[in-house]
Amino acid sequence: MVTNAEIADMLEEIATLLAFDDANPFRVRAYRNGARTVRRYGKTMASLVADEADLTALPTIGTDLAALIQEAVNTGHMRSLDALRISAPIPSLDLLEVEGIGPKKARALWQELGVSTPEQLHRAVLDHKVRTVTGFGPGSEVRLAEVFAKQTPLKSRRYPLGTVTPIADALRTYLGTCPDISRFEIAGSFRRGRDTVGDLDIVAETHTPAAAIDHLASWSRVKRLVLRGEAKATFILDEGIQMDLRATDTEGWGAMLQYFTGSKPHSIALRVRAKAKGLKLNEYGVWKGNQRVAGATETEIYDALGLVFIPPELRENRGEIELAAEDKLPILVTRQDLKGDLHVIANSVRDVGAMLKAAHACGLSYVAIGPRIDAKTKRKTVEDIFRETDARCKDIPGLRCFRLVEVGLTKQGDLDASDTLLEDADLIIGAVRDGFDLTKAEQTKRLVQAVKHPRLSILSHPTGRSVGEREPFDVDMAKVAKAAAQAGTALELSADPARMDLTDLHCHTAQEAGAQISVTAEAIRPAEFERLTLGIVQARRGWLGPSDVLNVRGAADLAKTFRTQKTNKTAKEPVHAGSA
DNA sequence: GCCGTTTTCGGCCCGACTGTTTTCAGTCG
Ligand SMILES: Nc1nc2c(ncn2[C@H]2C[C@H](O)[C@@H](COP(=O)(O)OP(=O)(O)OP(=O)(O)O)O2)c(=O)[nH]1
Ligand SMILES: [Mg+2]
Ligand SMILES: [Mg+2]
Repeated sequence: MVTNAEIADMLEEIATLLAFDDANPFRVRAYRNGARTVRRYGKTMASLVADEADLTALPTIGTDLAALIQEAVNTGHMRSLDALRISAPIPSLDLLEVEGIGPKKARALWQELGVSTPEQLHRAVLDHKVRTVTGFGPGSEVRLAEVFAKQTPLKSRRYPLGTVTPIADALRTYLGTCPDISRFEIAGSFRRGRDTVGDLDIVAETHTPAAAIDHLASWSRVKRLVLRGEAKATFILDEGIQMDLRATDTEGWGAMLQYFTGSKPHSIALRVRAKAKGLKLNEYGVWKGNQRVAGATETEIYDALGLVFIPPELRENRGEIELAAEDKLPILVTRQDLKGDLHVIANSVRDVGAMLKAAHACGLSYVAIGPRIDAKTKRKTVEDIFRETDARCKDIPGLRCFRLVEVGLTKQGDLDASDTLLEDADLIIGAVRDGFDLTKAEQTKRLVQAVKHPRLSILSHPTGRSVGEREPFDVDMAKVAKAAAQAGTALELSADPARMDLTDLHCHTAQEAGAQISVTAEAIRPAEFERLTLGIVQARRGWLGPSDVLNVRGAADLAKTFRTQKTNKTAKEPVHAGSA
């Protein structure tokens, strides 16, 4: 079955190949926009086609793209893409991944040097052959030599938030020491809360842009200065991550922050809207003629366009602008709304005390804490952890503790543990730990079965994601979420930066199906409660409000839910545990 | 190729930096 990502890749490739033919650039963009829509759509194109849904109802999809999507779903490929590949002026698109190489230069390199891969280009640079090629010269050859010598990342390279956050923290500390910079913000996809980022985009307020750029250039972690001008600079950090800087004055701070936060489609939509109002929006402000009518704050910018402030997490041009015009944006959940964390790991009695203290110190008023269990786990281990939990919890006034066990799932969707280990738990979390390669139908059946289990309170890692290693597997999330909503089982969003599932998109799907989401740090060490904020940001990207999140509710309320599941449901339905 | 708070045709966001350019194309944010 062809996935949305695969269809998006095909449309993207058509766009790239059309760009070589000097096609109408707006036509190229139409394919890119279509690719983006398909990639970030909550339902699969395959399911839409199966339901005979009207694909042209999707934004940026018209009759042509709809036909291509349909063809891809039905046949697995697009004939017009195959044709474009055959007639393509270059044999490979790999060169386009090199910084500074676009369609024109890639074509010239192939036609005049027979170079079509980054490795061949590197060789040609070392042999000083590139300077003779049309559009190149001695200067650009030196630049390319630098690109290869300093191992500049490929353009499509992205980094998990977990690897970027420590760098961002160090950067904030460093920028804080700069006398020339009075205010700064990390913008771009980082500020929008994406779980992977392509680079770090910095807005810095300064009277002296050159001094600010100098200061950043002399940061110990800067490996290479890619470019610098009067208004901006680009650097490569030691880790290979790119960092873009835009300097601004106080009057234009809000406009620059809006521009650099994006997203690009969001900004383009704002600019179109400005135009329709007889205004112009750029990174310096909102303009009426040559008069600046807004610029100092983002709120001012949005207001000038007839919009209420839009939280960065929503700025993806997915309907937020239309809602902002009506002042009908959803109220999003915040970190302060969270009253507890329902998935705290303690695999031995030693861990319990410190974890409870840390949770309490983070302002949480309850936790569910306990071990991850499997076939080897002894009953005594679980009992000891529960006893320790009860004892330690009494010492912390204002903290309530639920006894938790996390169990794996069988491929059929039963709990993969013996009943005796589960007996004393207040709540049971079922975690998808394996079976990642099941077909979509099998996986959907498995998870629907799991959420219906009378003793299961939360389904953890519902898409098996491992950031940078394993993409979320294909599953009919709408169906799983609907079953979860009916059964009163929550789906989990783990803020472990290595996991980050549910994704923002799946959160939205789950919300629409009426399911509750449990946002957890999935902490196994005391310091890890801090990452709850990452989970909240992702939940906000999924448009979740306080009422969508399970652990916004109070402990007493939840205790009832858990107990109900334990008594009533087990009384009515057989327990499926231990049938692996 | 897509689309409509003037539009079903004629637009489509706007600007910075670099190198080779002899007036601006290419690439990128
Ligand atoms: N108006 C406008 N703004 C752009 C354009 N390209 C980029 N930007 C703005 C919006 C982006 O969010 C911001 C930073 O650019 P990036 O390429 O770093 O993108 P972003 O951070 O959104 O995603 P990333 O994770 O870095 O790939 O600059 C453009 O073509 N037009
Ligand atoms: Mg970025
Ligand atoms: Mg950037």
